[in-house]
Amino acid sequence: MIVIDYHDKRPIYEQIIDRFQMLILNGALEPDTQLPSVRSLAMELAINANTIQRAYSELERRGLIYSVKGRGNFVSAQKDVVQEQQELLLEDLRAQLKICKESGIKFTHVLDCVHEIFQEVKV
Amino acid sequence: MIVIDYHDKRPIYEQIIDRFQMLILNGALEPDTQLPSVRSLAMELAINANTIQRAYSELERRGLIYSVKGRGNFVSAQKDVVQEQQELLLEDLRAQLKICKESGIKFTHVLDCVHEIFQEVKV
DNA sequence: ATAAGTGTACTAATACAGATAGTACACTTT
DNA sequence: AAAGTGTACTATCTGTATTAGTACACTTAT
Repeated sequence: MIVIDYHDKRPIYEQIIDRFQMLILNGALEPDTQLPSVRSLAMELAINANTIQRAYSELERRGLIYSVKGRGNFVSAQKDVVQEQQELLLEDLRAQLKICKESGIKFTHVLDCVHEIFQEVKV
Repeated sequence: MIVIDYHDKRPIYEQIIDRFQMLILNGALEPDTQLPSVRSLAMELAINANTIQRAYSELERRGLIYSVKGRGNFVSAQKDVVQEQQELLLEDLRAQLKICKESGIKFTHVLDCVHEIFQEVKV
């Protein structure tokens, strides 16, 4: 479910955050699903438990999961939270689009990218 | 021409790189235009000359500028280099688009963003 | 020829963030 | 009672960003 890419320059805890967020936002992890425990996931990934703890804390701060002492971490029952996080992702997309535009990239080239990724066939 | 944003978490040299690259890619800085000297720009921005040097080195590595000992740094006379760097920016865009897609964001929402940034009116 | 301005290459030192390691405590489940 | 869970805390190591200072080679202008 979770894989660490050591060629990725981003910190490990950030990779874990992003991966779980993705699984929650697209519905792969349904509300109240239990996440792997801090210690077991740390063991599985061969990293320190504090790193997992840090990732889970951030996911909880975003309202994507909730934690119960002694029991574990679980996916939140949300809806507005999902929309809120998706809107943040769209903000990042807008930033990148601005960079492309200000770097003289043509509108059509950007549009081609969008269609390429979303595999929508232009008729 | 160059402004440092200390609220930006990215390193200073990276901000300088991106800013100059943008000016070169969109044609604001024409080929053979002389860039500010390492020392003068460092003085102007109140930062260390090595930081400017690092930024210029990276820009030269990308083929966007060339340097002449004792004279200064100048914008490259290129064309394929510009396309190459723009393609790298489009790669970043694709990555962000994938994140959006895999996070369950609808195609139409993404398309709205693109039109919003590029101000192309949908008829 | 000299001085000033330029790029370039080092080394040393500081500061901060990411990550590890270890410990301890409170809680829940079995 | 034992095992598994979250949580909090401190200490330490490492890499990177940045500053600071120095030195050298080159070009331009005087």
